Amino acid sequence: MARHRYHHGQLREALLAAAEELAKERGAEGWSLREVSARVGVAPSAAYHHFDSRGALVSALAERIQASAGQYLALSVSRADTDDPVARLVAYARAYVRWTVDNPGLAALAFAANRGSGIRNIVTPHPYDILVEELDSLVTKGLLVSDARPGAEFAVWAGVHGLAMLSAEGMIRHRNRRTTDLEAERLVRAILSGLSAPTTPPFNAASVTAPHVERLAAQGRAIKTPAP
Amino acid sequence: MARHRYHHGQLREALLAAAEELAKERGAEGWSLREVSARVGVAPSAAYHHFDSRGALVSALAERIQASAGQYLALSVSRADTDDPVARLVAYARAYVRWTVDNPGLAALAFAANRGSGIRNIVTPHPYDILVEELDSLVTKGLLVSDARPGAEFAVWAGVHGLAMLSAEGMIRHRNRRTTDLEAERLVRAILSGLSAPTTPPFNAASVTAPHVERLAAQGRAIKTPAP
DNA sequence: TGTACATCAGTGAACGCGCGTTCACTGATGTAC
DNA sequence: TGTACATCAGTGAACGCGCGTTCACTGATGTAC
Repeated sequence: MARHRYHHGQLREALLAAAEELAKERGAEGWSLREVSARVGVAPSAAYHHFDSRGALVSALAERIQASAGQYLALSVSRADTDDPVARLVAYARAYVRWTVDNPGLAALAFAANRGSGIRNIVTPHPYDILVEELDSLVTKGLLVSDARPGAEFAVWAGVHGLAMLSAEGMIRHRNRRTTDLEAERLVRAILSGLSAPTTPPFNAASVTAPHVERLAAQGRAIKTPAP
Repeated sequence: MARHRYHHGQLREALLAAAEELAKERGAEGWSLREVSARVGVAPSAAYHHFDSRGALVSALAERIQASAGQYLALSVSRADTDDPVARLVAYARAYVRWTVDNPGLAALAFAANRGSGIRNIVTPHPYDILVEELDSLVTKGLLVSDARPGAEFAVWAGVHGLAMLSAEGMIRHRNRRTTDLEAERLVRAILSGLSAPTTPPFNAASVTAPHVERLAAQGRAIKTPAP
């Protein structure tokens, strides 16, 4: 048994996994570093060989959660039918809402961690980047008029994120997972077609930005350029 | 000076006000009952003549915040031009996003309190109820086809809530308050017209509900009936 | 109007607790020769 | 292959702290007569 060996060997990973469990059970707050180490079967002080402080552990956990959520999103989209590009966005919306509803505690932690600049590295794939890519390809394939493209990512992201949060917190209740999916689809399709409607005012470019893109750029890492 | 009198007289109210200040500064967590009473200038134990526990104070605070947010929303809508009913929904969206961006800490607390059933009484006016009312009047005035009405409140709420949260957390950044307003307007108009689009699947009635409506009914309080 | 007294809403000391963090330590591992 | 030793990754006791909550108390208020 790994926990009986004096040298654990994978303690950093084990601590993060235990912390993730606790965050899943209790949300962003309400658990301690001592509980995390107890769950791993290790002295609380051992954690300090791997993290500077409890805050550093939380930040690392937030990165870990964001990365796994991003991977789940990317995987869900990649599995969608490529013959119908709108279906890929629908898959995105479904996966986003499902993941949030299934992991409200993790979502709360990852979301809260965005606030204080606790997160050092922008995690890829970022939900925003996936969205940008799919919307671009929608224009390329003639399924979204290019006039409606600018700023579309913000509208879709807002809708999907809002549905996810309200559902996860129980402020919107769904009969079952299938109806959750349908609601996500209805919303994303409504927004997509609404963006091209004549009554929808044009997007004011440069008035709205996603800071994580700038931070990515500042780190000199790969940037997905939104359509001009 | 009120704080020097042995009998404060308005301590319950003063504690809630101080707690609201702290929540504004630090968010849902990260402040204590002892800090609240210290800010009021009173012994920590005094709070127990007015609240059963710290949790009870937090619940009362959440109700207070929800009520004031609801009043702000209702006021903003009532000030809008009644000749253009869509303008009332735009005013709703703007106010929702502005309030959340201006009060991210309070929003977090009120939102989190929804989770654990800490809140006893449903506070009126509830953001959902205002939305239902305005959407109904949109149909009445012929500005929304009645086929698109069912479930419209969930789509609009999701969009507005998502924009509000992403903006408040800094995941979407706006150049200034004016561009925030414009973005809220663009989103709500897009959703409204998108709901009537032929590519938008129909709402599956009874598959999605707002639990607060049921709780209101269970309490035998006034219910706003959504359009059938 | 004045006094006796019950009730209310404060005080302040004390409690036990779990927290994050530190420190001197030690057992296990891996490398040099 | 075997031994000496530096380094690494644990231990466990201890720290000071602020927390929520309790309790016996007391000063102020308001009511009865």
